Amino acid sequence: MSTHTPESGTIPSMDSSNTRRDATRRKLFEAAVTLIAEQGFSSTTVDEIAERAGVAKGTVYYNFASKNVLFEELLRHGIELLATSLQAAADEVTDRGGSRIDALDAMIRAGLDFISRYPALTQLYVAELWRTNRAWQSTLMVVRERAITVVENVLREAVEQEELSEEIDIPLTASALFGMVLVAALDWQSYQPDRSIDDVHAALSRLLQGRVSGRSAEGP
Amino acid sequence: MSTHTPESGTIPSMDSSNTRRDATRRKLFEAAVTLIAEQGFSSTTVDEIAERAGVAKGTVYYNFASKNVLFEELLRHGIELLATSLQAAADEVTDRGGSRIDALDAMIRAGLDFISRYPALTQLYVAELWRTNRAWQSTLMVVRERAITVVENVLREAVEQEELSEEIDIPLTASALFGMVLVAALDWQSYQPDRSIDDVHAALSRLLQGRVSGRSAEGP
DNA sequence: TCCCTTGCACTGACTGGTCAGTGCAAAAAG
DNA sequence: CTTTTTGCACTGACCAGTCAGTGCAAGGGA
Repeated sequence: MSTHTPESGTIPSMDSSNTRRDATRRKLFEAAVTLIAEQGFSSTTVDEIAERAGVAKGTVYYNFASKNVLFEELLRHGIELLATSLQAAADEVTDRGGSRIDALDAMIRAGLDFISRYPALTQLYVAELWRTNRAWQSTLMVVRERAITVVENVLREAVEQEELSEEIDIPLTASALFGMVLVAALDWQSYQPDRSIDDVHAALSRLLQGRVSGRSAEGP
Repeated sequence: MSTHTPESGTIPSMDSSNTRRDATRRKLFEAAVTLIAEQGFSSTTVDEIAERAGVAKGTVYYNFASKNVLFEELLRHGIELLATSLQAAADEVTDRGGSRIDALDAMIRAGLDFISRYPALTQLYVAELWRTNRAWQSTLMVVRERAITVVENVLREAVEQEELSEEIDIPLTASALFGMVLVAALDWQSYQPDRSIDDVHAALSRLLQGRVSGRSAEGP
């Protein structure tokens, strides 16, 4: 059991000392993440963010140096959460002797959990992650690295344990897995929100485990 | 052999009567697609687009009713190209008696080709496709539908031909495949642009065909 | 041959509005 | 008393969209 509390379900708490200031910052994060996910960074105004957070505009600038800085901190904060959650899922499986393949499967589940819990945050990453020439480009590089590395590590261990062929291309496979879960989950949220997470997870597992092509399940 | 000419390699020609006006519109598309991919829609100004296209601002409004309309036409134009190219790849394989699995593989290749030829266009779709509350939402729904349907059809035929398990979830698998190719390709372009397309294609094929997990090649 | 007209495509200065960020005095909170 | 928040007026840069006017090629009349 981890120590983090889910709070309101929109954006999680920080390392969370309980000062008044932190509460304000959290409210601002919550407001910003949904607005920016919907409208994009540039068409979201600071006045809107302040209003949705129930705070005066001056307060935004008392807490963050600029709109850009607010956004960067949001990005960093969010990715830390995802990486931690993926890592925890993988560790939990391997610690009790599960295979690396099982760990991968657990990470897929953790990814789906994350996306369904913080859809706005996810949309926001997708929208920004492959852009170039933006102020927070370098922040995003770090952020991406942090998440992908977790997946790559498990893949690498799996190859070492001979659970996976040593022919696989680790970085590329990690990206592909990431994309598979990401896009499937976003489509799920946008177009079939009624389906259960187990359902979606099962479909992705099947695809990954190669039970899709070849009808191999019918063999003896 | 199709009749379309690749033009400059940034954005393809339309059905293209060769009037002066069409040439201008094409220049504007080219300029807009790269700028918007880099900076996003809202932070790209009409002045920038005009300048990069080498025309006056008024010309933009002579050719398009508004900045929004310019963008919508860009989206529609681009997706038509992708859908056509995927369909052509699939047809080409099945017409000469290849399996549906081979057709899927050909579509992956076509997807990679497309993304490497029009990276800016691709970035732009990714950034906008899962946003809500935007002016061109309905356009995007249509656009998405158009591309995903092509993949779903091949999957459905594959199930009918008993090349794929009837247990698979067709819409979700289509999304997942789409995402796999998309994210892998974007990462390839952004972070390892030197790798050959064959290399990337091979890695994705391996993942899809289930040759990744289980080391099945070693079995007795 | 020259001049005038017509209409299409394009031009770029200008307008009206928007928005990030500031400054400050006074009120809450702790 | 210090830290944080409020409310609000203000500035200056920036930007979508407008519009009166230019350039130019084709036609037609004399």
